[in-house]
Amino acid sequence: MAATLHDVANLAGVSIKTVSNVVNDYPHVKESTRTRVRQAIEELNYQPNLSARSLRSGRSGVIGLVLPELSLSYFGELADAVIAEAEKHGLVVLIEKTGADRDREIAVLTSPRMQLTDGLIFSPLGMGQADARHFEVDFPVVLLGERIFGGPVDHVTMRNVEAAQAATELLLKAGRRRIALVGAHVDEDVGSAALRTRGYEQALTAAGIEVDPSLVRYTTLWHRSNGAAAIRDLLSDGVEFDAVFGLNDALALGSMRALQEAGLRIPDDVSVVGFDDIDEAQYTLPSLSTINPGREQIAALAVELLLARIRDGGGRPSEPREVLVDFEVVVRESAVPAD
Amino acid sequence: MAATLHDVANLAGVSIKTVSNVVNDYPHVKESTRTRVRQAIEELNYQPNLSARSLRSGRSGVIGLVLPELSLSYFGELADAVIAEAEKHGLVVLIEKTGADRDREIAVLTSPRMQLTDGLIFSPLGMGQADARHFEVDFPVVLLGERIFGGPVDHVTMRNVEAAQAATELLLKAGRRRIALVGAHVDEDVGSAALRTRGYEQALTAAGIEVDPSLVRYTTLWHRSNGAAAIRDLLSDGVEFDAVFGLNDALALGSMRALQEAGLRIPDDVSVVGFDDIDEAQYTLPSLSTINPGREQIAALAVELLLARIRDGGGRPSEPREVLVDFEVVVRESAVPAD
DNA sequence: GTGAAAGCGCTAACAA
DNA sequence: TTGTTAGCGCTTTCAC
Repeated sequence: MAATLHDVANLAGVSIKTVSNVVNDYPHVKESTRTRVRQAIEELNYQPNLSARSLRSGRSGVIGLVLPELSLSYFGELADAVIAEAEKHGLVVLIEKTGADRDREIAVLTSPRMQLTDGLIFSPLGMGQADARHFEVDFPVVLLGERIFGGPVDHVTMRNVEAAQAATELLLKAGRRRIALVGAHVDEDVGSAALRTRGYEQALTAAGIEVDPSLVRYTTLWHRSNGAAAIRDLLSDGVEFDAVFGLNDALALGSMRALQEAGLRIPDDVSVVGFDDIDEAQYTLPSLSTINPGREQIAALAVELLLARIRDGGGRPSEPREVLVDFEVVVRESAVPAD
Repeated sequence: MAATLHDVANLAGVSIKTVSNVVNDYPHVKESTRTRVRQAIEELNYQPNLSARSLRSGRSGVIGLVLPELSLSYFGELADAVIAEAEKHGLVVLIEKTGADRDREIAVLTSPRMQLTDGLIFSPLGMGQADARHFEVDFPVVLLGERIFGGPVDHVTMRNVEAAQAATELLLKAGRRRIALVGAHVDEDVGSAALRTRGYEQALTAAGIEVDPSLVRYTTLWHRSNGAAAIRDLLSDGVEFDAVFGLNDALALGSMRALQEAGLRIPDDVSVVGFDDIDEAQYTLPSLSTINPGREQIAALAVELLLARIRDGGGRPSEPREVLVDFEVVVRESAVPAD
């Protein structure tokens, strides 16, 4: 059986409280007592029982990370970043996946499954602006993504509009004028799709180009297959185009595949830009020009904000914070400025 | 403040034990009492405190999953499968990543960080056969992968040798004779690399082809970049070859990129086969022929075995089980049988 | 600087 | 069928 505080106290000939003080690095302990206790801990290979500590203190040292799906590269890489960041703070990460399903996302917020976390980093893909009230919960939450703004919790998000605008401008600088957009969503005014579409439109408008609806292709999901299908449709519709902006890298990569199948050369015939800068984007042929949306920074900020909320637990919560992260245009082979 | 068993008991006018019985679906409770308690639970929005339950019962309902890295597609997809499987059993998953570092892998087994898990599913990439003793711990562990055999814990693994043999045979059936192997490891006799290399050799030998050492290329990591680099070396060494077997899909995909850069056509000039069947393999150009190693089944078995060990907690542990999972050859465009 | 004792919310003997 | 009670191992007042 594992040793308890009591055992250590007995062996060291002190009270249980003193041991607790040593374990928690309490300052007011005589040096000689401290070493004696340390020895006893060593000897018994004592390890604090986290359940007991958590019951007593109300903290578990576990944070929850709620994501659509780990096998989507973007989220896999985000999870890695969050775990690494959490570890720096001595926290451990419990991951729940929702499959981008709104009901499941809401369920996570109310179910007892995440009870033993001290707080949640939450990346919804099914919930929308109208669901903001679901975040009025009595534990700390940091919201990620661009589906809900002005909610009652801290929010870390990327500069979608500006970044999409920059991506589109890269294609314009490559001398392209007929830029297809792959991955738009019907009737949405929030969410990555809507914001990035807005950036695309702004860039075109600023360049004096009218947005041609036949170039805007809609997909429900953002997987490779959807990108490939969108391009096949575009081609079979006989729409002329000289560039593709995929609203994420998977769409862009799927698009590349379909373009190449059709015998089109990238970037000679068609330039392609993606969004996310997943690892894979470096190793395709041609390599994919894309937007690095600041994933690492998002993870770091999310953990820090959450930790701050957890620490302040007691007091009246301060205003929710909205934090924007810097992005970067990554120029590779699939789209290069003409100059 | 959250409601406790006491509050519910008071409201329902019963004892705390009765409430506990209802919450835990204990059979011997009068129907009328049960409904009364249910109402009280509803009214107070009572949710059991998991820390307390865990302290008392010794179970947390959390299982740990220890992986090298979530951003490697194979592990991202494995994590998804484990989480889905765990959920079926009402369990939640805590993920720790080791970065394939031996010391960190060993640390996870001893540190208190995973204390509040009921058991671990462990996928090492740094530890080797000699580290088997580190698994002699007093909590349930299910080992994944092919680095440690005959250890003191249950083990779920794929048929690496047979699957690699089948992959190589696919290339032979495509009429290839000069098959390059990408991703071998120096001086290893366990681990995916060694086992898959053995399958490759067996297939060649069975076909009466001698293994040409100049066709066997070594890489430390199994990322896309390593595959690409290996092929560039192969080409600059002037070694003739008509097929590539990448020991995982990332290597195969990186290889494809380098081959295409060099103006070689796939599968016309060079056939390529990978291993893992990650999602991406369907959407590259050409799509990648590969081995599906039974990831879903591995996840399901791992969770089941772990759960069984957790349940038997008390008794003397039975012999560790070694479970092999079925694989499947997935023929796509990059390598097709000649007939 | 150290000790005694209460109790976090729950489960599980045992009693009734 | 239901109630009483004793802790699980820890943190935390409050004394000393």
